[in-house]
Amino acid sequence: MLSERRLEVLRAIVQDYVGTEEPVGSKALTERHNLKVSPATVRNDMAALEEEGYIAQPHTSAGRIPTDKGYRLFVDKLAGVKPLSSPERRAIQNFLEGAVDLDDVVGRTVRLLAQLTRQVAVVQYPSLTRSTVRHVELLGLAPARLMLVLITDTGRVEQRMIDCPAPIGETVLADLRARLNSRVVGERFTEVPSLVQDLPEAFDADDRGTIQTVLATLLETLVEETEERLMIGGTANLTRFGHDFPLTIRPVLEALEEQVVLLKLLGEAKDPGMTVRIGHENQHEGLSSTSVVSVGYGSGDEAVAKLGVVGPTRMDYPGTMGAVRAVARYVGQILAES
Amino acid sequence: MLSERRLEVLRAIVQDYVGTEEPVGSKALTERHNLKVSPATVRNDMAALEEEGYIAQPHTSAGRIPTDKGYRLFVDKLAGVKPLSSPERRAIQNFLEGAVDLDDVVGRTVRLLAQLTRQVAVVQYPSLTRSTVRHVELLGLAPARLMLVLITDTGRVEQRMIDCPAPIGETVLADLRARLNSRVVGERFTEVPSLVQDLPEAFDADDRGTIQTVLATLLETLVEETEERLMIGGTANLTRFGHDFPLTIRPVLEALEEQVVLLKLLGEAKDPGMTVRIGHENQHEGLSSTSVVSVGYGSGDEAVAKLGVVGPTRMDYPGTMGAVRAVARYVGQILAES
DNA sequence: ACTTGGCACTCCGGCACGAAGAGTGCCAGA
DNA sequence: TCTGGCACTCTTCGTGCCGGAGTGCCAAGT
Repeated sequence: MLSERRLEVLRAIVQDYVGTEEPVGSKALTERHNLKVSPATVRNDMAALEEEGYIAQPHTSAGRIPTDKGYRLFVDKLAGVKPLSSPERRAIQNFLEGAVDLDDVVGRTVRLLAQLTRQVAVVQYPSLTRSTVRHVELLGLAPARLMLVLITDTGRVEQRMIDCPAPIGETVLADLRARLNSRVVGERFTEVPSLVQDLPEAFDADDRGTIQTVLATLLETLVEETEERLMIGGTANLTRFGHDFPLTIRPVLEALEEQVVLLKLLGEAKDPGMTVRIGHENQHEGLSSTSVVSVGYGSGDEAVAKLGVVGPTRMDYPGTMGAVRAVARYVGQILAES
Repeated sequence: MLSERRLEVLRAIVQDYVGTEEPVGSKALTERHNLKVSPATVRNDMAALEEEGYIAQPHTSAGRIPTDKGYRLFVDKLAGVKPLSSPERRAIQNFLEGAVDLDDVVGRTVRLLAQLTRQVAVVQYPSLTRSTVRHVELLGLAPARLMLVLITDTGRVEQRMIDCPAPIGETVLADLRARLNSRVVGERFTEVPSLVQDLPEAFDADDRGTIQTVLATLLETLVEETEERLMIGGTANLTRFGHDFPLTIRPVLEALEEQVVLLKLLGEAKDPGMTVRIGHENQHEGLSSTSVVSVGYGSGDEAVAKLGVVGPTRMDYPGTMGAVRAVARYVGQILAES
């Protein structure tokens, strides 16, 4: 077990390194933080911390830098979440309240988060797995051609064209529309399949083929919509990554272009609260020198999607976590209002 | 006027510099291209070209590199558009044909273009200014709440909620829907306002308020939709920009995040055919060391939107232009089919 | 009037060398 | 267990030097 002071030394190292981006030595530490011990003592502590794998030296006789394990300990035990100042909070709220539709909310959120954290922001569109159906509409565009429109409680609208196997009458269509809505409105997506399963039985055999097609399309839309989309922003902040950085930035940009990777990244974080993935804790190889801070957000009590930032492992964790948490909270509010 | 051989020298310089990224000297030139003159002669030509501002030296007694003006001449007079190989063409077609909807078409196009040119690709969604209305639908969701759905011939669907000043009957709604469609279907967006102007007169005074609201929303949707969206990809290719590049890449990433900038960039190119903007020809400051190759594409004879790539001024113009043109052509075909 | 070879000059890039600085490990003493 | 001191290690700069590549110009050749 590490003594209290050693933890304090680790904290100081992390803080200094985050600030200066340079390996930090024993002397500088005792000066900048008022540890009440001499450099020599700190050196002993550092040796112990290095032994345990919390810090490392880039080369012999250089200062120490935290390892992934060191950051992990820092985040778990040594650092809190730094709350935002109230002007910041007000700015967030004002900025988000100007949004006119869902796309706009997500767009503003991603810009806000990027600006606040000065890192790359990733915002997932509200997922539909937890969403409910607000309305289903069927339109006859032509005798054997329908349009299906699905409206969700998160404000998203999806539409699909349907080519029917046989023409369908207006009255039948109206009947179908009414029955469909009475069954599924207000229900969760996951419930819909079982709720509409026996619907064709209420209709003439002639129309069943068409109705099957319509239902199939509806279910398909629900499934497809669950494949979440996301928006990213603030990639210009990658240039602040490090001095070496063509090599660093490249794989990150590549990873960011692959939505699949990002979705997995956000999705893997099982904790309903905030999750911090540090360096190699990220599965994706290109992100092994980055950390991901993510959190769920939602309109009600449940999270409907996630948002987060991607930055260098050497980041200001308390500040970033504070910003991420605050933004998530306000976005949730905005979504609940609309 | 520059002699034939001097133009040849300029072409050789551009080609070599694009290949090697290093200033090119007289000796190397005579070796790699079989100019039938000695290095000394080439030196004289180079001095003349430099005098005219087509090439420059980074420092005294280094090789020459082309200036923006030099690239301009190269593109205008010295280089053609390099057609793609037929395997490439086939690959493009196959890749694009797999697309299932408009988003997918644009997404695939952007990835394709980025891969083909190894640069940053920008694809504008098909614009609606030239588009026509395929269908307008009105749904009564609640007594005083409607949904307007607009379907365009490019396959885009937009919807808006409408809160009516007064409840509206089903029959009136059906009447409105029918009249609206008979007037605007097949018409261009720009024509719609004048076509629906006198529509309220055909209805009872009680309903006119609501109908005005509906029409206003429709027109608003048309206008808003004309604000084009776009998709970008291949930002990881920015890492191949140059050795210096934190300074180069930063403003480019920033510019790419501002859709407004990009839209202006694409929009400014008035030429219906291919446009090449070289270095400082771009208005935006951050892009002064990049070139933009853009071209319109469309489903029929008319361009409905643009696509292009952003890369270093030192790029393979013939190849890039060939790829951009080919992709635009195939996307046009795909759009026409759907 | 061009073209060519020769020559002197310039400048960048790489390398070795040395000095300075920062940091470490370890040891002996408090 | 902490502290001060000391020797050692490594990186980082700055300097000086050299080779190579390229230029400009001039005088001679076609």
